[in-house]
Amino acid sequence: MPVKEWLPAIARASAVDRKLEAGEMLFRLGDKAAALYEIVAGRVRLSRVDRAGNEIILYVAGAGETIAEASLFSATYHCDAVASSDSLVRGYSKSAVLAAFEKDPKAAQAFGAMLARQVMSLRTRLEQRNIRSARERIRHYLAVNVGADGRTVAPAGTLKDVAAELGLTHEALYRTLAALERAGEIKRGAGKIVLARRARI
Amino acid sequence: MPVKEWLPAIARASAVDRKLEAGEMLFRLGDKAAALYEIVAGRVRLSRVDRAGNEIILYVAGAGETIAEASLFSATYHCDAVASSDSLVRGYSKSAVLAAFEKDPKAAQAFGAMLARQVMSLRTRLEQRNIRSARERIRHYLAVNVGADGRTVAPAGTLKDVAAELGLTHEALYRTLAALERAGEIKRGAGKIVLARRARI
DNA sequence: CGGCGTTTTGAGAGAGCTCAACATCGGTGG
DNA sequence: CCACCGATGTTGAGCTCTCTCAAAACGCCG
Repeated sequence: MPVKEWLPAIARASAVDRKLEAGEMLFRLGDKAAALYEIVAGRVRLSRVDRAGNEIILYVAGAGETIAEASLFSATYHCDAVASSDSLVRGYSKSAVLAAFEKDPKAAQAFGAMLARQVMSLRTRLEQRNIRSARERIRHYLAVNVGADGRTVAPAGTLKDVAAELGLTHEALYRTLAALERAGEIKRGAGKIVLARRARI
Repeated sequence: MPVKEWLPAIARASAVDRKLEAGEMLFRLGDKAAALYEIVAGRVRLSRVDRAGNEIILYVAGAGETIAEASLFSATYHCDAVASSDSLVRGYSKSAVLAAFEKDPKAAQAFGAMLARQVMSLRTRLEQRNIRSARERIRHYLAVNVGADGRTVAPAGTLKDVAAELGLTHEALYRTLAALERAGEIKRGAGKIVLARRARI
């Protein structure tokens, strides 16, 4: 959900871009929460360090994602943010965002709607991971992500990205897609997968 | 996150309890979105039916969870909700909730904060599922869920519930916990797990 | 053309799942 | 008070499936 769709222009005007080299820290646990960030390019991981000194990864955000939304409601950050690769992030000042929400309740509502949709989507992805079989997991993914025609799935990135989202190795995904195609369940085209119309089980 | 902590009393006054028998529908895709629901007891699954007639499960909500938050921002429901077991749900009228938010911006903010925290928590659980090894997954779970003392983990439900949250069979969880205890990494007590203080890797 | 990332297929091993049996605990009722 | 019952907790053994490691074809871009 692009920032543009839920954050009013007046708050987007506060945007500050920042380049991060791999390993560079964006913010630390305990720092004053000053902004939320959109990952423009690269990857940023959110983590905490346990008392034994191990880094516990809470999430790895990729391009297009937003992190530290909760910082709007907290005085300090609750984890570290470190660039996992060379990255470009765009920070939106917390005060500017909150001011925009105060001035324009519609904007606050759009923010709430974005979060609610994200909760839904994350819950679905979590449910997907409860499916152990690669074949069933992929079927679930296809069923959830069909387009308006109910038969075509057009993944955003590469199949490797899809494999990562599914929590499968890319080999397992390729193999299983090939098997599904052999079985006549799907057909594959350039950057898309078309489901065959037929019931199962 | 209990409803009480983010929904003002005036909106909670609109609550309507409803008993559902296993298999009974709470709402259907396309129905007018009239309320969001708290699961008081039992389990309710959110699902969609694909054109082949298969039920695609989007999420299974248990006691204490809230569903259909996004219905606040939508005219209709976007999936079906069916009781998976005999259940008790509490519906909060959408109009009452929205009215409360309009009257009291603090309440709207609390709602946003709750959603943002939930996104965080779901992202972490998703990240956890990227860890394939049962042992490492459990270590991650323990590290993320330590209490204030940094050493004690007190799961809410049974170990079977923990296994479900971790996406492991309960056998795998029992075995691995036993192995961790043998290895001296943890100690187990009544309803709690205590981490030994020591670095690893 | 050369290099890099994606896509694809192969073979083998290991980890967790499945099925099974049993122990334990809390509650229920005779 | 004890027997019974269901759910949780625990351990064993085998097997399947995915992961891992490897190699190669393919497509794209400089």
